[in-house]
Amino acid sequence: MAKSKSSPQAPEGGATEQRRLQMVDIARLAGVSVSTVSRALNGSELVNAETRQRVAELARSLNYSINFGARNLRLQENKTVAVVVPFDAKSRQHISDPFFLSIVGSIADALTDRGYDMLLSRVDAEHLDLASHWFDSGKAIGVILIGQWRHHDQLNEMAARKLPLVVWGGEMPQQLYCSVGGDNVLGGLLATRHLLTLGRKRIAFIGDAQLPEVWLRRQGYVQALSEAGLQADPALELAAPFEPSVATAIVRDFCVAQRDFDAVVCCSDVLALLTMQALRNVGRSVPRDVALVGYDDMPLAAYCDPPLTTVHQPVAEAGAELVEALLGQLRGERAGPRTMPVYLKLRQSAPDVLP
Amino acid sequence: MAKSKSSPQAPEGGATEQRRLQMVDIARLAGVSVSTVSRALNGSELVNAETRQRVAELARSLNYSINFGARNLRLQENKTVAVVVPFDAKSRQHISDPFFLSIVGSIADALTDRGYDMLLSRVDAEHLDLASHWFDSGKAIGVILIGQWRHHDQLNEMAARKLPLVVWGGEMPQQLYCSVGGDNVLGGLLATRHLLTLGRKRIAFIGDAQLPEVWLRRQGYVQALSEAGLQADPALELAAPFEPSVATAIVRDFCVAQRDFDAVVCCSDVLALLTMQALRNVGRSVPRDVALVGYDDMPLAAYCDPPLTTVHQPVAEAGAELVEALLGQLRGERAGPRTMPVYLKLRQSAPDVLP
DNA sequence: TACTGAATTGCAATCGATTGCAATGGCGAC
DNA sequence: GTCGCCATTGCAATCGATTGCAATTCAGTA
Repeated sequence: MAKSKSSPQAPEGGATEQRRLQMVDIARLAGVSVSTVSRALNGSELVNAETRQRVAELARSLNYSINFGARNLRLQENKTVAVVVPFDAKSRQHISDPFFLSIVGSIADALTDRGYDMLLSRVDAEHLDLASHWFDSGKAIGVILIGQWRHHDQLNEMAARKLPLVVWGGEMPQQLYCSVGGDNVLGGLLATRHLLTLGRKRIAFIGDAQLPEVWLRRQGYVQALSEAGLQADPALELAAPFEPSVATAIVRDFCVAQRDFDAVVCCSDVLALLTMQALRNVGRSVPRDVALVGYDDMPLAAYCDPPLTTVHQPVAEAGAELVEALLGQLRGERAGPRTMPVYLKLRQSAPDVLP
Repeated sequence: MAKSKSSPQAPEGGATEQRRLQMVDIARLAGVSVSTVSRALNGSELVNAETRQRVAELARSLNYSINFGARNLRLQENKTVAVVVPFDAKSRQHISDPFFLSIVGSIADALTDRGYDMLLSRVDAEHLDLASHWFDSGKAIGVILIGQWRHHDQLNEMAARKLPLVVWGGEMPQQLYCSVGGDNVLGGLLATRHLLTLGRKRIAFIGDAQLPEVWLRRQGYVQALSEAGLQADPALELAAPFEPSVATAIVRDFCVAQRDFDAVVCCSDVLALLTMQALRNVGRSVPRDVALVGYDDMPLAAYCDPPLTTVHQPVAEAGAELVEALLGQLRGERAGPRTMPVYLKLRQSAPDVLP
């Protein structure tokens, strides 16, 4: 304790340690009370217009900025939202899929636009419920979670505890929490239908169907197949995670062992790139031998060779949608899950007409 | 005002609005004073071991978690670091380069490991000095800025104002602030030397030399050329920004207009991908007609066709290094700029031996 | 001159924690 | 029996802001 408060406007010779300017300093310099400064800076009608002006100018000239910690404590108010990205603790891999990072960027934009701050952190994908910590400790007014991963149950529990929560992901049966996501069934459907119209019949599906989003995409896949009178062949389904360092070997082995397919639906653009490379390694050409559709439509999808036909996800809009859903919840609205449209972006890996 | 504080352990029939549990509640339930609860939860030796245990268990069973706002206010302490990503306000493009997003992820890891929180935000690349807001307002104890962009001067000013600041980027002459970055001169040197050993003599350089990092890489480029008795040809230098949406047309036009080169050094992997595509479009093959080296070594570099030879940047270590530099500064250490090693990752776009 | 009311301004309580210091109570020693 | 010491515990001030209410000033009016 007993820290010597050197007056900040007259920094002493020795220590240059600058105590941050506070209201009491402005008050002293302006010759008024702290109350008046507070009111002046908040534009209250209660203070004389001339005084208000003078205080405001003094504060600006001194580069004063308010202590938000104190303000929030007093006002019981907080404009911080926690954005939590799950990571795989077992493989000790951090999320590197550009899609998740893009979503984070999009949320950052949306929050900034609305005057909120964003607290970014990660959480073990097996313990999504730890994300509630940010709310419990008062550091954030709500939580946005990127992806459902394998723990739908934990998310339901969190929602039941009345944690303000929005999750990027698909809408599942028996879901208590608010999710926002692309239309995954439609995405799987569009991708698969397109490959079918190209005349392909043996269509592989790459992605971990334990994840809700992938599970939904697979439904679209199955539906498209059945529309064409076909059945899903388990031998053509590959459970590969999104993480490239883990998926690489899995995809490579699959392409070596399994050659009885002429098209692939991949559940991310990164998986699609991996698959293209694996196919090249076994001497199969895209799209001639194998037509290929990715998912997400990341910028890189346009710049690989051949450019990727892929399901476009509304990343730019996603941030705003997630944030609105959370703020709506905080206003007391009962926000149901939201599903956003997706469309197929045609490029060369599965072109409109085969060459 | 005058909000009726319903006691939280006995939620009333009507509103389920749960007031957050606070120390005074624990105190009442445990039959002790708030002071004792505070000390108990902080493991102070001053409270009876049995009391301490009882209070701790009560708090845990009630799922109490402390209000950090109040705690920080009292302790004058804050464990939040602002991470700021500049964006281009003119083109209204947000940062989408995977490299910057990876760095953010890496910093998030490093901060979490050390028990710090991360406030993520963006700032107009023309007004980097606005990033000081996070410190001035007390929301963060320091700022990590991703990239220097064109405003070395603003950064110097910020450092002069004693803002705790660390910047990812290159070390420039007359630099007052603390930077952490890869060895850009070495990177440019290694990339160019390698292309020279392949026998290439007309080596293009793609990247915006107004950016300090690119400027340094260009120095390495020039140095390697002069080692080989060559001079940089301005006609082979292309000032392309990192943002793919802007760079695409620039690179395409260059590859159409300029055919008198047999190798390229690109200042990011994304630029390298763009360049590969532009070269394909004009019928030139990589690496046969044009050997190509990228920069960053993002995961996607390994999965394109041909896989990218590129300068590996130490992303995983970068986060820890940036955070340590900032914390060091806060401890009062005079931290100079740090330069981290880079190396050339050989792949097929500029292989060890030409096929 | 005394009173009324409006316009300003300041005092002091408050937000939820931490902590120096005082108060309490039990115990052994003289 | 009294004193003093130690182990616990609680009181109250504090962090930097906000705001209800009281206090002050001053002009206008009776």
